[in-house]
Amino acid sequence: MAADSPCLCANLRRVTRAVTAAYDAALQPASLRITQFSILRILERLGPVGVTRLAAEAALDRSTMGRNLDPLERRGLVRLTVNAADQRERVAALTEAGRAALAAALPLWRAAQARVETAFPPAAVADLASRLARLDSAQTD
Amino acid sequence: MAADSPCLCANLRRVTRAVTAAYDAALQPASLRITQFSILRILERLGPVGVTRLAAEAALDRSTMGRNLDPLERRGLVRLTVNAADQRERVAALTEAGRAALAAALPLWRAAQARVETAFPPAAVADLASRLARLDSAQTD
DNA sequence: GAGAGAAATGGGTATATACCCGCTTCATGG
DNA sequence: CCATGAAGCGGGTATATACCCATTTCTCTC
Repeated sequence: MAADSPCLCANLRRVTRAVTAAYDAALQPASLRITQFSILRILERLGPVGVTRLAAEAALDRSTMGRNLDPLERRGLVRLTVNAADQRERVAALTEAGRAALAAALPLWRAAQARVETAFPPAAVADLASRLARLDSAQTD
Repeated sequence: MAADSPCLCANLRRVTRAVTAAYDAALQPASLRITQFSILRILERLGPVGVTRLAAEAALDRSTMGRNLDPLERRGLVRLTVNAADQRERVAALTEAGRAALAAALPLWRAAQARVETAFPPAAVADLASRLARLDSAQTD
């Protein structure tokens, strides 16, 4: 019997840890992590939005998104308010400080992106992302 | 100016979350997560080994590995003992229960691996992993 | 053999992630 | 208008991850 192939998941996790560390290091002058930067970017794109929608947009669990918003709110980069028209919903929105942090981080992010792209072909990663749907159908089988 | 390309890191993290969830779900009957399974596998391969070496093998931070061993030790799958020849070192070793858990999980892992490989070409992921060294040199630049 | 420095680790802190459960609030059928 | 169910959310719990700092132990040099 052939040896088991190396664990695809372990490989992927290892790569992701390294890449995350590279982006986090690059963003450190802006006091942001790549996860936080990503959330701010989604907020910039969508405008004020409920936590559930925000989580769906990031493909994160709702409760994860709720918790990830905590440090951003604490630092005043995001404001969370109750939707007057539907008191169940908490709406997240960029503050001015949030926009400023995003602007400060953008060149740092671009540099990290460029550097990482020299090691990992962006097309290869984009291709993996495009196959996510396929994974879902395999799971439902 | 062209629109910024999608964040390579965000894409990678998203894929990794989904793949991790798939493996975790598959391993659930064995009450193991893919991270824990991976550690047990390394221990099986290396035999008793210090935490620092174990962390290096998994490309994890030392303190992360120390904490990841906690649930495994609590469940009796791994035993941690002080190295008599060097009292600084704590040696991690598979227990019989650990070997049994690994054996029970192996077919579940194989099934997950096979399923995920239908969505993500293993060669593509292996290729990413093989480029990790290149990322390191880019960082040191 | 004693002191300087290195190595192994743990603990504190912070974030990231997801599950389940329960609470509040809304919408809808009768 | 009220009961029922659905939707949005927070909190509890557990794991995963990494940084920094302190402590213990070892090693090596003089």
